[in-house]
Amino acid sequence: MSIASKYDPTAAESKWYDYWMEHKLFSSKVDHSKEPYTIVIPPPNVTGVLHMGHMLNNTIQDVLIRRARMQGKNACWVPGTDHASIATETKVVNMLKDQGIDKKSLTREEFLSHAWEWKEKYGGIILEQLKKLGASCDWDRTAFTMDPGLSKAVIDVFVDLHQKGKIYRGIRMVNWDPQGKTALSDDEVITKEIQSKLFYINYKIEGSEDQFLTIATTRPETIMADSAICINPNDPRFTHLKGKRAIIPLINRSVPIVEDEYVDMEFGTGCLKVTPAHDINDYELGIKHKLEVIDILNDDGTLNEKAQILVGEDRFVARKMIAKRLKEAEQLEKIEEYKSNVGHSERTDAVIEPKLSLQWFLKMEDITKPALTAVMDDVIQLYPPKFKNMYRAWMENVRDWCISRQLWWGHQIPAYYLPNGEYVVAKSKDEALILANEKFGTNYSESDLTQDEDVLDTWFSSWLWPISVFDTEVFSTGKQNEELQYYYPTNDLVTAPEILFFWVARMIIAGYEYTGEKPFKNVYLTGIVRDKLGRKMSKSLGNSPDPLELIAQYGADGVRTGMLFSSPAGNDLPYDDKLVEQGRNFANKIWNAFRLVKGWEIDPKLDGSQNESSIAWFESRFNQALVEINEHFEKFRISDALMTTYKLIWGDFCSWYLEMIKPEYQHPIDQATYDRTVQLFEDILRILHPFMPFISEEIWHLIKERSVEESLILASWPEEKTFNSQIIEEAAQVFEVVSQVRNLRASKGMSPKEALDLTINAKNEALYTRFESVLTKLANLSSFSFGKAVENAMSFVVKADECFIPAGDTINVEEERENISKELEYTRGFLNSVMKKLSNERFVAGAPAQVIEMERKKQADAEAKIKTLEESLAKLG
RNA sequence: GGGAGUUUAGCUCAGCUGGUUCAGAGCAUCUGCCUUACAAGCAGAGGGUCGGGGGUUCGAAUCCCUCAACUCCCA
Repeated sequence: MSIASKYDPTAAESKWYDYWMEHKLFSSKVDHSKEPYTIVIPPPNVTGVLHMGHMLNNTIQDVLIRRARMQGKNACWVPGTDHASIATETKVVNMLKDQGIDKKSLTREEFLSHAWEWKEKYGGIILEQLKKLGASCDWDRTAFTMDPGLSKAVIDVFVDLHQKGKIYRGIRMVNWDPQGKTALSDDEVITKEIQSKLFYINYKIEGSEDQFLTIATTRPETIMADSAICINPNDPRFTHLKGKRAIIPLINRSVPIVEDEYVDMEFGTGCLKVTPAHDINDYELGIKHKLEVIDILNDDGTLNEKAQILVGEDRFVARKMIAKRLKEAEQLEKIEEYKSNVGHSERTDAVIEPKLSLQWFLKMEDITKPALTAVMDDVIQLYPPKFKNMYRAWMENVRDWCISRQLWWGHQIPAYYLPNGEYVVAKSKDEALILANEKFGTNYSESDLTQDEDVLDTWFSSWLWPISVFDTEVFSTGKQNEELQYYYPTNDLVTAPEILFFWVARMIIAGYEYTGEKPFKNVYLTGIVRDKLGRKMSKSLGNSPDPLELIAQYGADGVRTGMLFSSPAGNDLPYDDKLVEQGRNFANKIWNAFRLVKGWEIDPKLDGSQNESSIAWFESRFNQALVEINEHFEKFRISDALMTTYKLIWGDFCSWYLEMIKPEYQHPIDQATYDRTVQLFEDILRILHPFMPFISEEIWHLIKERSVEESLILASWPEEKTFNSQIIEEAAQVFEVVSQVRNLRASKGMSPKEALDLTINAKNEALYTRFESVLTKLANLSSFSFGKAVENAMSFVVKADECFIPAGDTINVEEERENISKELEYTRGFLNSVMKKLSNERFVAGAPAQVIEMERKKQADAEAKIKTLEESLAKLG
């Protein structure tokens, strides 16, 4: 059989993914004889496309789930998508706009039918993409946050929390997106530094003709909404203004001058205009000083009648015009360039307008308490733990959650308004009608009820995700079904730190509220994938590679490992094509190791005893590495687990082990060595599988024909066996001799093909004897012997063993002497520092016995080495 | 303005409660090799006052103080 020297992932990847799917190997069913291991996917936006962040995130989840599956657990990875109300609605609105349809011209039902159509068309794309990555989700469980069951759960929860008195309606200053015409949570607002202008405006002091005060503002168009001027009571410049009133320019309305230490005396002129309707800080000042609230803006950002002037103009147009009019009225002192931080809508990029509006809120104060405790007490572990502090800070200062959104796509709020101005909250219109008539003793009919137009915040459905994917009834019945009892709490959650608060924290809250249990044990927070310049990868910057193209080019295995090479938990991943290239090369390396082994002919008559120590060494090395790998996994150090695996395979297995046992070209190998090598290869494939599922499964089946049940995906994770660390150390010493011989050749410009004689003055000859055949082969020796000294030879020292290679005529005595002298000098210096420590009484008294013992050993080793070196030097004459 | 974090080789990062193999890994770089598993490779080599300064200690990359730079979160 001839096998290509370059591994081609394309065919193997689709073949094995189909195979796993066809035989339902990702499927998980309740099975009480097995320990469940559960991950729920952070549901990507239903109409989203795969980006690099998803790739990293889902690779980690797949690694965890595949390893758990191999450990014999009932591994269940639940996939699904999020309806993502704002993002999806924006996309649908834009799509309709492209078709010449204005959302405003549609009824809610018409719009929603367009939205569903869109969802059906594009909704599955991202999940299909995940399959290309190798994600071993139980696809039969695919859920969507607007599935009937999950939607019912959302409504049940709203009604329940309302009944518990935790949901209320209130006027609040919200972040208003005048373009999307919706309120946004603080987290959906992106602050950008904007070059803007600071306008210095003169306000007349009431009752005087020539006295002015000057305020500095970036928003002159809001002066018509001013309800006061505020000064700092400690500001000596303005004592004369206390108790007076000022006149708003252009509209000539009089407002009080109030005092508050909130005013920064350093900023602007030290006078602040107070506009409670259009600034959050001013709003709070307004409450404190009982000021009038004058809202001069319409929902779309244009000025209304209360502005008195420029009615109907857009806020930004109005800004320019006001400035112009102020100038004409000679009340504009000056304009300065100014950099300010302005909130923008994450979705529409419109400048956020602080706006007072009637919204639905969830009281957070009590409901968050168990969620805070759980993380603080490590009932739920965050990886890396540094996020605990952030979590606490947020949970302790949490504000009530504004859960209403002025959108259509999502779960419509189950509140029904009545003709008498009251409202009721109920799971359906029928129930609402009964409730209303009971409550108010009325006799309304269905047509009298109007449901709230708004929908719920997307997170108000996804906070139920770890529960609702298993059980949609528990929210109303309080009784957990079998699935929920078995799979919940889930084990690990893998997500981005940016949604720690609006998703992770809220899932914990909902978990305790509705199951009395945590939703997951561990939260692994990935980093943000950035480009080489450190910028976040984003569509708008166009700096993100297309994940599917990457997979096509480097293979899913290559991309998976590439992403994991450099992404410890919580650290950003500076993406570079070099990484996936390294991943691809790794796959190719493994492929070629397989080609080598597969190509060997077996001669049953051959004796393989010379390979026994090599096999014993690698077995020990493997188990040593396995312990490390398991430890890394337990601590969620996925990159480290991969790196240990990588080095074990590339370095120990390929560079050393295979070279050690490799028969000469076109010579056969003995049966015993071959069999053990194949077994070792299989062990390697097992630990490789979570990282590189495709190539490992491919080779697994090429090694020999296997049934479905014998597939690698279902194979067992290797058991940790005790290992012999002595043989590992001894081999390391032999390897060091090999390296030194190679180094000597290289530095003397000799060909690697030139065989050399080696004599070692060894303290422990058995060590070398054990690996003699290896030493001879890898260092390319023509002879190997033990002996005290060799005349006219080049030498080097490994540990305290001196090694000699006769140099014939080529020896350069001067050079040799210099080399040895250098090493001697260094070793003497080293010994000196050790002696210094040991002769320090306080060190000997203070340090633990173990440390002192170690220093003594260093001393002995150094002394032996110095002796050897001195002898060699003497021999050179 | 408040809070958190980071700073170790050219790059990305390990270094747990101060003391072995403590200055490491991978990548990149340099040198020599197309040695029939692999040039997507092999062999070898170089490279860091552990951000600056001060302190605690017999001993500090590790603990404390201070300064600096960067990042993030909240306002």
